Amino acid sequence: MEYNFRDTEKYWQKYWADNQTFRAENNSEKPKYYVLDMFPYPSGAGLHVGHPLGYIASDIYARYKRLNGFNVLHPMGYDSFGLPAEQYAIQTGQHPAITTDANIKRYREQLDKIGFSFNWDREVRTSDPSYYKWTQWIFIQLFNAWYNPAIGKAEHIDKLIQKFNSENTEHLVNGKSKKWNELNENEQSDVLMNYRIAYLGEAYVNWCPALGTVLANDEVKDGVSERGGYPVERKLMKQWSMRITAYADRLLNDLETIDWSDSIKEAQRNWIGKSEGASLEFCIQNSEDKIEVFTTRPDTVFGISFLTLAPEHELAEKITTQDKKAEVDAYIAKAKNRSERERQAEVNTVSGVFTGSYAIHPFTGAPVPVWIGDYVLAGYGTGAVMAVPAHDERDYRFASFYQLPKPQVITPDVEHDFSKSSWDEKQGTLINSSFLDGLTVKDAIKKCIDEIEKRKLGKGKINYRLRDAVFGRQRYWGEPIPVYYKNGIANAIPENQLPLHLPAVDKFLPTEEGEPPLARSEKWFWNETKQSVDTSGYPIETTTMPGWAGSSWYYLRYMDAHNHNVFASADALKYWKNVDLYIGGSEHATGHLLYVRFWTKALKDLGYLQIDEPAQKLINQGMIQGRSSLVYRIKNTNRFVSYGLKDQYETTPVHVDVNFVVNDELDTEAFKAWRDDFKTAEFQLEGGKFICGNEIEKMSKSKHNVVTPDDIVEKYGADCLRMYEMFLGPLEQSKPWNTNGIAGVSGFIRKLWKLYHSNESFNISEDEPSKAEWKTLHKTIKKVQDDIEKFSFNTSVSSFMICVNELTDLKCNKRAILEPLAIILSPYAPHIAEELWKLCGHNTSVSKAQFPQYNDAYLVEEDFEYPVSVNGKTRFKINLPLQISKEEIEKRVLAAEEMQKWTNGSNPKKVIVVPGRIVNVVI
RNA sequence: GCGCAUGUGGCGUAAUUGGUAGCCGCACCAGACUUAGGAUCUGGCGGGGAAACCCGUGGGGGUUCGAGUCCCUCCAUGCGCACCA
Repeated sequence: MEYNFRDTEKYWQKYWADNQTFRAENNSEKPKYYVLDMFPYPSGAGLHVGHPLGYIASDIYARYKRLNGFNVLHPMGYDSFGLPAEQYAIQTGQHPAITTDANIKRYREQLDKIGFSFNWDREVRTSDPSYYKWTQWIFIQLFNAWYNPAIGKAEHIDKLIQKFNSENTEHLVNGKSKKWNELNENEQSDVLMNYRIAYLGEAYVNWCPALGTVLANDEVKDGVSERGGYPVERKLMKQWSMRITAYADRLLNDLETIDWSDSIKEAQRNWIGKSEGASLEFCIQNSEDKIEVFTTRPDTVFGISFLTLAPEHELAEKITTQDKKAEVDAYIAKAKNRSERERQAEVNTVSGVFTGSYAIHPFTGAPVPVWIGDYVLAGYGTGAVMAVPAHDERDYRFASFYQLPKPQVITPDVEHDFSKSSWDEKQGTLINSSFLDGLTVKDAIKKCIDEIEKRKLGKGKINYRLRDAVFGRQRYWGEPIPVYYKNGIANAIPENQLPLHLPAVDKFLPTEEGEPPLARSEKWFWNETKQSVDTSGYPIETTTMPGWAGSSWYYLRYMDAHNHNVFASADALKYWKNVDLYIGGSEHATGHLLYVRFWTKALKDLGYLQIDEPAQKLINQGMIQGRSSLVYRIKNTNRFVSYGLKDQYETTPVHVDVNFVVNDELDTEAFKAWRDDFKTAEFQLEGGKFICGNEIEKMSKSKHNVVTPDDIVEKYGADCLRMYEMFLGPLEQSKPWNTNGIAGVSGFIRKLWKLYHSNESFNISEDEPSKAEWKTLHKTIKKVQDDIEKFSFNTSVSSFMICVNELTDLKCNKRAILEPLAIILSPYAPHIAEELWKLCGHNTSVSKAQFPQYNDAYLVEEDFEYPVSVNGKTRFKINLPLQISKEEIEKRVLAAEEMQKWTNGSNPKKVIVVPGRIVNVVI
């Protein structure tokens, strides 16, 4: 009886769904375990074999944990707001909700075929109003919160207002200092915006004209948008933002408490970019203004040659002298107009202009020329630097170009030619530096900060590269920001009126005035009397939230997905705590994974959570690349030559659909039928075959190398797909997909089935297994258990193969062996495991069984075949009992016949005996 | 430029964590059964050599009785950051 995977898999998938086999309970005596996958954006292209890789791994782990008595939360959902559905809507007029639903349906079908043990009753969709209601609610909590540095956490904004009221604090409003109770309502609101965690602020943002929206820093790669690859410009805009910078230090420090890969942690540290130094103020000659600079090298303060301001610096135009005005204006205008990409491309070209003004050196009183240069970034530090050309490469380049002096203040311990380059190392001895002379760099930094603080010229300071995250998008398909403007003051929509539904619009495009699509709705005003959206009243915010809003807290919603009163009940939050195992791609290193940590911390500060981190352990699965097949066409003909012959002709490679190729051999008939222009194709074979070339590249439609899980499941079954995906290699490694190898796993499944069958029917024996059979089973249990716990899924697949090979050789059909085998296999190949379990006579799911305990007693050996090395090289083997002493082993090895050839009768210098391992004889 | 990974047969990989390098598969070769084989089974399969043996984990060096594994150095590939003062 051949194994019929099609019917069997269908049967068990239905059984699991009907019986809610994998339902997780919020009230359970069992210990909890939370296994989460990064939920997908449901794109129109559907899943290819790369997508389920992480889901299969997490599913194996979830099933394994269930077998070990855990109450496992293993949910799935959809990150269903996003740009592609909206771009499609713009082109077709189709509402994004419709395309999104269709895509989700397709995803669900594809996922269901693979046999995942997801808790589908907890599914979430970020675009569902019952979900985004709570995304909006969280936004309001963050809007009503500020970060109190005194207690190192966020608290309600009322506490800050109280403080302002009681202390009647001074605030800088429109350049003037005023007392809190002298401020009008608008001014107070403006002041509070400087503190709120979700705030409306003016900042330089990444504006993408092609997408018609702003982008967060992590959505911009190499000066172009990550989605679509459109150019991005810098633009000063008033935008909703998230004060993630307030959490910079905690985001950095808490990395040490979580079990994430070094590369992700390193990427986050990099992105946060903490640097310690000092701020220093410079007075300007003939001006009341002061320039504040940030430096990590206060020790080089006596080496200052000039100051440089970013072109966007607020004083850049102000301090420019009359005679320089034209030149400076032109320079600033040019610098501002350059796109992000141009700016990055020109990193090594120096450009700048002198303002004509001089600052005063805070220690020496000497005049210091003030320049403007675009090598100084407006967004970092204060947008102004003290230039020390002798000890900073960038200043050195600038000084060389404009022939400015480069005073040296450090003598390096090694030879260094200052006429060729700067000495940037934090190493050497200070010279020409007044009170710092003779100190090492390290000591001088400390001493100088002390001195700066003592003289009140500035203070020690820590700066971060991390920017606040822009939170508004000028797009339709996202969560509406629940804010309306009453006389220009931002007010949150009352929480009990949420969700604020996305309004209907006629087109998904900006208005003629350039307002976001939401402004097209005539019914987009807040009526305070009616407490609802209306055609008149106070205007509602028209930008929507970015893609990362919904994904920054979805792991919490799964805990209590249908709660109408809170985002998740306190009980559910208390029981599930945080994610124990989180699996997803490393492309979210600095985006999602920072935001979700940030929101977790903020919600904790505000008293809603007990946890500091969303996920204790994180694994990044590798990318599965495509393996493209290529055929070679002789130039200007319709004649194709086999791979081995291509160098004899002038050919152009053509991508061919990988579905026409088996073991690199092309099905020429299928190829001819593929496209009209290949109908008349001729082939030059080698050895009677037409062989294709191949290339490893990204899996994509245009390369015709996409393999879908559906096709594999159809042909080989879900269990086979699951095992083969794991068999490909270590989970975290990127590797190419090659359907060829699947025959091995497919054969394994057939062989497994045969173990339980003889004479065409199910047949297992109740006899006591032999020693060898017990050994095979227990060695496999041990190995598979170790492997799963190390997330080394590829190696357990190979242990299963070894196990089945050995049991086949032993002709084993004993129940005592085959039943436990079905259990340990069930996380990997759940369908066939269920079927075999049922055939063994059980009427409950194998997922309710217990993972068998391995017994070392079965693994004990009496003898061991010792490899004997001579001078470190293995020369022969000798079988010895394991319980004999080291001395006895040495004696018997030296007496062995094969040994004489190497010792030549003389005594060896040394003999190393590692019992149970190896013997090494040194001659 | 800085940081993080990775480098083992024709290919995907494995190696008890310092102890027999190449497990398990794919591909390939030979054989059996068969009208047939993209089915199944048996055997072979790192390179050189009749063999004895020699060489071999990106290159070079080191530590060690013993190194794919540890240390130093260089090279290559991939990813991330990048004028961050």
